[in-house]
Amino acid sequence: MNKVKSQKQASSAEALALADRLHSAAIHLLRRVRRQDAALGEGPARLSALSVLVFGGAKTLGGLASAEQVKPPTMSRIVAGLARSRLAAVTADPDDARRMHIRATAKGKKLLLKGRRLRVENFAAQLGRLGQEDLSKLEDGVTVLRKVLENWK
Amino acid sequence: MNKVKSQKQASSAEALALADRLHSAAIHLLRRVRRQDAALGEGPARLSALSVLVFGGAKTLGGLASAEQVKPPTMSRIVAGLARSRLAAVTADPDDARRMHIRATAKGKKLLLKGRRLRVENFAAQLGRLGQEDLSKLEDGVTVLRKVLENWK
DNA sequence: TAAATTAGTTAGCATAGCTAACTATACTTC
DNA sequence: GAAGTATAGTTAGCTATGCTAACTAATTTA
Repeated sequence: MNKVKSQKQASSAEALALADRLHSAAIHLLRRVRRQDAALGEGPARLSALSVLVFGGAKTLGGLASAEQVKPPTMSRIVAGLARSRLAAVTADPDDARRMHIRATAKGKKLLLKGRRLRVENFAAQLGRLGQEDLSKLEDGVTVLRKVLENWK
Repeated sequence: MNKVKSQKQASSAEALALADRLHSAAIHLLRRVRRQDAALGEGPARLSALSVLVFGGAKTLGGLASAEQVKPPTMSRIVAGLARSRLAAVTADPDDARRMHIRATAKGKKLLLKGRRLRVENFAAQLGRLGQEDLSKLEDGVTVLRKVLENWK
């Protein structure tokens, strides 16, 4: 093995193993969190979309679909569900009748904050058991991950 | 603010924000990865279960359900799908006729390795664009996350 | 104004999660 | 050893979420 030459190659093998572990961890994390979220009466896709609306402001359906990386028909149904539960409100765009404005309602904001509260009592409580050092490592790791996701074309 | 007294309290607030960001990152990561996995012709739940069988050896249905944190009926259907595609083989337990032994077939192992190969060409390629420093941060973060998931009662 | 593009919906399919209720086997207790 | 209990999985039926193909309606472009 050529240690010098493998400088770049090593990252690739490293990246493969890391991708595996990260993928698996993400799957299992979401399965855990889903249980708490179930208490809110809405599924993960709706809560995620609602979160975009609450923290990112009003969006069109297409904008929301692209922010959430799903296809328009999928987002169409998610929005319909949010609207039915009065968590989001849909209004027409005055300039372009094809477009819709989707925004979180007060009820939607409230529900999302309740979800955060529930989550802190569960998932975040697990994190709270970590030492400062581990917490920092996790912080740094998430920051890197978010950067990767942003730059992913 | 009392810096000393807030040692524990600070982690809680920090943990809430971190939990949010981690949750969101996990959702979006899985949506990205799902696209590559779609090329394999099997969904994420099946691939995840198959991965447990390949890397963890044969399991009973209940063991697999508990490893994957889903209920038995859900795993029952996942295993049925894997068996139908000949990715897993199911045999009876000679000592207890209620139990089943589920193991990955050669085809299943091959598919999983193909999945890894596809993944490295996509997700891991994104990671490969990171510098060594970011890569290490991500490594450390994932290690901490896995520890959290393991200790989650 | 006709054609092309864009925004969103509808229909229909598959996967994946759940609970409730069931079958079949194994274990316990009298 | 028969009766009752516990355990392993399945079946049925619901909801949610993902997709593609094909559609309607509105806007833009040629």
